[in-house]
Amino acid sequence: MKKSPLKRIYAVLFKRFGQQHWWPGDSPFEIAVGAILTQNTNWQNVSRAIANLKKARVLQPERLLRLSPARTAGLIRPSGYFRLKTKRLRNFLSVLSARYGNDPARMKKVPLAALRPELLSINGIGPETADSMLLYAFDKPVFVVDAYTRRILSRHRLIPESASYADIQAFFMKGLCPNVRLFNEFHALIVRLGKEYCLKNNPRCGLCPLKNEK
DNA sequence: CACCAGGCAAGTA
DNA sequence: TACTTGCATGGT
Repeated sequence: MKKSPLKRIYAVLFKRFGQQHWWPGDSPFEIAVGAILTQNTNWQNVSRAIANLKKARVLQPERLLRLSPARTAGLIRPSGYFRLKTKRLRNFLSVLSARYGNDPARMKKVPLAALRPELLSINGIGPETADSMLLYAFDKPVFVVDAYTRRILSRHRLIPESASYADIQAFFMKGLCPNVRLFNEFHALIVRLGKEYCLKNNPRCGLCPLKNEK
């Protein structure tokens, strides 16, 4: 019995890059904040913004909500789109405050089937941001799909170009056991591959280690 | 100088 | 439904 293409890709990536220790962040709250700040943005810039929040001692739900939007914007400036992301952060913080008493641990207790729609209902939180929070901050078994994932699957002709976010997510979740650790590592490895080889959207980028996978 | 990075929502047709 | 555009910094 042959291994599925996904399991073979995972094996190749893991052998090549090893454990990624994701998500970089010290707490579920920091991870949730990072998920918003990293939207279409290099992680290096995001880590600067997070460092600013830590240095100002406002990387806590209640303090961040209390901080004026202008102050928040100033601190997260390096992450880009800083006015927009200030609003998005505050939209998330408002829900965390109003419904969970500013306690991420209480939000974590909500079942996946209820929490995902709730996160998606927040303006500024789309499918990738919601799923990143669900998987990496709240330990829910959802597969995170990003631009790298789409590129890699499409170049290996495992999905059509037109596949939607939901299509790609379903492709992974039907082909793999719903395991938080596996989903965590798999997505992190995909990003690692993308960062190292898929820069500049080069169609002949380093998919070489996976060439025989199609 | 140009192009890119771990998206999303709002506007248009 | 299927495009298009605005949002913004810092690295290459």
